[in-house]
Amino acid sequence: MQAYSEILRTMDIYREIDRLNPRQREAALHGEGPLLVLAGAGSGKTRVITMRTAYLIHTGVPAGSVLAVTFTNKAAREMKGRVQHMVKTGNGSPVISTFHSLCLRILRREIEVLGYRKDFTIYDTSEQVSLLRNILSEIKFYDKSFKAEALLERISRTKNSFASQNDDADPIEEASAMIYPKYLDALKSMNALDFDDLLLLTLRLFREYPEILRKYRERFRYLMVDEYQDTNRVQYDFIKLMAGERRNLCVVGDDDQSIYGWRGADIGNILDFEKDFPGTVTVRLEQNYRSFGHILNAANGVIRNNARRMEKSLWTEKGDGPKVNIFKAADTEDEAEWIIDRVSLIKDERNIRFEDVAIIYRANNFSRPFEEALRRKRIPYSVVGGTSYFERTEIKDLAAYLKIIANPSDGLSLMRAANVPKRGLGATALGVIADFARTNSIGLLDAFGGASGIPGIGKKAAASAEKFFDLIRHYRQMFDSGREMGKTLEALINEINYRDYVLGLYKTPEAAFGRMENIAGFVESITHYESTEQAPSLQGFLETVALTDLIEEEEEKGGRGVTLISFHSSKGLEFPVVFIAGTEEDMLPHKKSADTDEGIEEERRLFYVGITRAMNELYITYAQNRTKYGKSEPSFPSRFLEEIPEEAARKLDRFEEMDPDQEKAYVKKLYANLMAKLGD
DNA sequence: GAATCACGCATTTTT
DNA sequence: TGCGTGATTC
Repeated sequence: MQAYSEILRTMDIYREIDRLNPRQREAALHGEGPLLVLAGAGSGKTRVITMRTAYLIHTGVPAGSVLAVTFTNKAAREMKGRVQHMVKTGNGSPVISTFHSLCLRILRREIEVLGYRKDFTIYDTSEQVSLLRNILSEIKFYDKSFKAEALLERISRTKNSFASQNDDADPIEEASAMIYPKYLDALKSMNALDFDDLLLLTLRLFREYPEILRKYRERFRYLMVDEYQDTNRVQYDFIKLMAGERRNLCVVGDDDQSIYGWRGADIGNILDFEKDFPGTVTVRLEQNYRSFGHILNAANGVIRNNARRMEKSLWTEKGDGPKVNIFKAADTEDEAEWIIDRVSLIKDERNIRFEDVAIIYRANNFSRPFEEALRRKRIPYSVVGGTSYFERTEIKDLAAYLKIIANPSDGLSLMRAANVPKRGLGATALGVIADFARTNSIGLLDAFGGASGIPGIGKKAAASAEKFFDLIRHYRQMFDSGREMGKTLEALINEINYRDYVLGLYKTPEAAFGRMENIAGFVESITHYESTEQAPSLQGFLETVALTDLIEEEEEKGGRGVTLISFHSSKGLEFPVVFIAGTEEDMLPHKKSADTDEGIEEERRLFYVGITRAMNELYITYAQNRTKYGKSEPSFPSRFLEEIPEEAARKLDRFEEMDPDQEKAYVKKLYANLMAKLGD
């Protein structure tokens, strides 16, 4: 029985390999040594990585010695799903993981040699910001021209690129040089790591402890890295170390889609790969399975103008298809209305769903005119992106409790939890406790425990602090011993009257409804976690919270209607019909990126990414006047528009180039819309 | 501690 | 223009 299914799988593999195109096959069958797969947009790269993994294992490589690293959970999930189909599980399975969770796993095992405890906490961006704010106010850094976010960006860049701290006399630079060490100390003392630390400390571990590095090199003999063009300096060093002498390293990526330079991604990593790893086999995946020819010609024509890139050119067997449509709108509203009219027109004519349509723009605040127009026409839509989701106060509050329970050194979470709900511990009392803890070098939580012995603290506050200490200690035991984390969390929520507290924050119970849902959702997610994990732990749950977006799944399911999305967020997605809006100078290229050639080239890549999202139809629009900050100003077509080959595009006017039937339908539609508007 | 106001700022965001 | 922040006020 088992043998039979194995034969089937074997056949599956060969059948699948047979279905690859020659380039894909070359990549999938590559054995030892460095391999660079330059995977153009829509060229089936995930298929290739999956096939290569399956094939390696098929040829006798132990599954567990294959490591594939991605940037996003989504990519890892997808790859896992596909590999599971191809590979017999049981003899271990390949490790497919994001950079961050891989490093986290390593650090959980090894971090003690670096002077951290294993129960370290992970701070997300908002916690990093709070920490920085605390530091700023502590050292009485009253220059309000320094925003914590700006500092954080600088600090993160320093961490990720090993940039030296004070090259120039830029004021942010100076502030950063001053605050950076304090920030590092604070993290360390709280036994906490930020996102960057996960990678950085793993790298340090490998550098300083060769025997640990050796262990992981032995463990992972075949490495694959997805989206290699997005790696930063730290990730590059990490990969290089892991690959070691063996150099069984396969990197997959597309330099033309490198759009995260501003976050530290170094396009040089992929451009110099062949130099860094002599003997590299380079495979170009240029056949595109997504778009029609004219769309690809437009994309090729644009990206050709970049100097720093690996030569390649997308092609298809699908035929030319319709030309790329370029439309000049009068102003911001006109653009939005024209696009939305077009959406309903196309929907009726082509029998497509709203889900098949995306509107892509440079900056998130561009979604607004489209949202308004869509609402007017009662067309369903969903906006992708924006960072606001992460900031759900209720989840942060409850997570702070869990964090201080899991890691008693986590002073930041302690301070947050101590105040929510209010329990008579104001800024003064907390300050006194914190000072006391610091001067006597005892833990902050312990200082809470002995609050009544602290000079200068009120009786009530002291009692409250000690009660809080007991609460944390109690739940630490509960979470430690008990299996039932969901119930324990529920008990905690009840004990601190958290729901009442949140209810009290809003005028009406209706207004608080969403908040209640968040709380319920959080409890549900911990329950779900403990029921799916083999060895659930509070720490493990907190990792999930930190490293994966809890909302991800509902969002994917809930995302209905027309998609409104930024260029950046659109990478990796595809839509039958794509509108690219606001193709104007100062927006694309954005004026803040237009000073340098590097900046311009990254903007051009953005445009390229946008164009290559389209499968069947692509519309590119620009407006002659754009409303910015309430004022309408003349706007000019983007320089990138001229780079689209003339044969691949056509200029579209409202009625021109439509056949009479279409025009009739269009007018009918306009009429219907007018009626709908009157009906409002 | 809550409500109010004035001010400044406004690109992109995988973990 | 419109939002979030920080200061001011009761």
